[in-house]
Amino acid sequence: MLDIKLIREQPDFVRQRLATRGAGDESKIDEVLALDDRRRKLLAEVETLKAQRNRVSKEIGALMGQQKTTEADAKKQETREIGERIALLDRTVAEAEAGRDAVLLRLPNLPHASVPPGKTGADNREVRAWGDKPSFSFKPGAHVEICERLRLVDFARGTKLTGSGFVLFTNWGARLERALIQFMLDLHIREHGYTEVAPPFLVSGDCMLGVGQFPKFLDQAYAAREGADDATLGRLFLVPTAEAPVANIHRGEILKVDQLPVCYCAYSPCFRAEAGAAGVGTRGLIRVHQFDKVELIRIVKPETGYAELEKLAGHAERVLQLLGLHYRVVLLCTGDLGFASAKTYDLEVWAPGQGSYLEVSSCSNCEDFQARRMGLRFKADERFNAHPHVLNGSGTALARLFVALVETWQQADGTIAVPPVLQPYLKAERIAG
RNA sequence: GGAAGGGUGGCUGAGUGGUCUAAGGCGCCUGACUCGAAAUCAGGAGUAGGGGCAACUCUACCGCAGGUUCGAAUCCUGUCCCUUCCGCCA
Repeated sequence: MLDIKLIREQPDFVRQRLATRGAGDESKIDEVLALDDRRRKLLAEVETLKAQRNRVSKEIGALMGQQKTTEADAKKQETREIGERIALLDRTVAEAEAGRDAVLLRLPNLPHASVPPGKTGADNREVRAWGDKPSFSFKPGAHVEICERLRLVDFARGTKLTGSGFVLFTNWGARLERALIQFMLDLHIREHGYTEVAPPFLVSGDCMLGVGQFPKFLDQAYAAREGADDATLGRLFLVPTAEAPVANIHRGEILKVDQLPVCYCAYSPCFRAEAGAAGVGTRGLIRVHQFDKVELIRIVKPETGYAELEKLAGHAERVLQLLGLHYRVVLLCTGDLGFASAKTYDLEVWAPGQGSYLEVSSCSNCEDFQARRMGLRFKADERFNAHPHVLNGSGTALARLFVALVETWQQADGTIAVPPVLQPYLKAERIAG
C-alpha cells in the first residue's frame, strides 16, 4: 500500500500520480486524509488518558503497599471512569484505523516517472524486439490443430475432468511441458544466480493481501475449503502465481542489508478464475484457468530497484532467446499497469499460427508497495529500517510459451523440431506424435 | 482426530496481580585498560504509532484476539503454532 506519510505530506503529488492510471482513485485521497486525521486525533486523546491511568495505577500500588486502603479505594473509583472512556475510545480508534486502511488497501501503486502516460494497451511502448518472425514454406498451423494432431493435449478430456479452461497434457505434450519447466529452472539457478524454492500451492489470505491480490481481486481467486467444514472456506486460496507464496517468504521480517538482493526462483501451477474475462470460452491454451509458470522474485535495496528490473527482464528474455522464439519487450503505460506495480515490462512472444504476439512474462518493480503490506523490512543502517523493493517476473508462463514453441518449430512434415537447448531434457530431436 | 506439555528480547532462561523501567547468563556494539588481542571493568542496544523545531516525551507490544481488574507477562475464554505420544494416512 501507499505510504500514509507520503499521502499526508505530498497529497497533490500522490493525486497526480494516481490520476495517470485513469481509474479515478485520486478522488479517494481526501477520504484517506480525513480518516487519518480523525484517527490521529482520537489516538492522541486516548493515549493521554492511558498515561493518566498508568500514573494513578502506580500510585494505587504504592498506597496498597502502605496499607492505605481507604485512599486507594478513592483513587480506584476515580480511575474506573477513565477506564471506561479508554475502552470506548480504543474501539473508536480501531474503527477509524480500519476505515482508513480499507480505503488505503484498495489504492493501487503510483506509476514510476519513467512510465509512459496512456489509457490502454494501445498506449504501451515497444522498447525492443529480438529475432524475426519466422517464415514458412507452408501455411503454419495453429497450436490447437497441431496439439490435437500430435496428441500433445487432450482438450476434450481436460474439460471432462474439470471444466472448460482446464487441459490434459498427454504423452509428448506432458513431456514437453515438464522439459520446459526444468530447462527454465536450471537456467535461472545456474546462470542467473537464483535460489530455487518449491512453495505451497495454497496460501493464506494474508499472503494474497501482501502481494496486492486482495482485497480487490478476491473474485479472481479459487478459494479452498477443508473437507465439509464451511468455516474454513476462504482461509486458503489456490495460488494465482508463485509470486503469492514466494514474495511473502520473508513477510514480517527485518532482513540484514548484506542479505540483499534475495533472489528466488520457483515453479508453480497458477490458478485463475478469470471471472468476467472476455474470451474465457475460447479453445486452446491461450487463456486457461490453470497453467504452469516459473516465477522470479527479487528483493532488493530501493536504490537498485530499477537496475534490478532491467536485469530481471533480461533473465526472462534469455529463456525466449535460447528457445529461438521471436519476441518484443513492451513497456506498459500508466493505464495498463497492474495494481501493485510501479513499472512493468511485458514480454510478448510471436505465435505464427495465431499471427499475433502472446504475453508470456510480466516483469514488475512494485517498489515498497508490497513490502509495506507484508511488513517486510531491512536494516539499512544501525538505527534505520527501510522497506525493500520487491520485483517479480515470469520466467516464463508456460501455456502460451508452449503455443509459441509448437507453432514456431513446426515442420513441413507435420512434426515439431525440438530446440537444441531442450533436447537433453526431452531426449529427442523431434516430436512426431 | 485424541492426549499431554509448551510459546517471554538476537539466543538461553526467570518471572503465579502492583518500582516489570522484564532478573541472570550468553552473544553483539561503544569506551577504558593493552603495542595489539584475550581477560576484566563501565556503558549501550528491540519494534511500531503519536506529540514536539529540537533535547525529548507519551502509548502499545511477553504467539494472536477478546475478557476480568484501578492495574495483566501473570487470572479467564477463544484461537494459531511448536514438541512428544496415540490413531489415521501417501
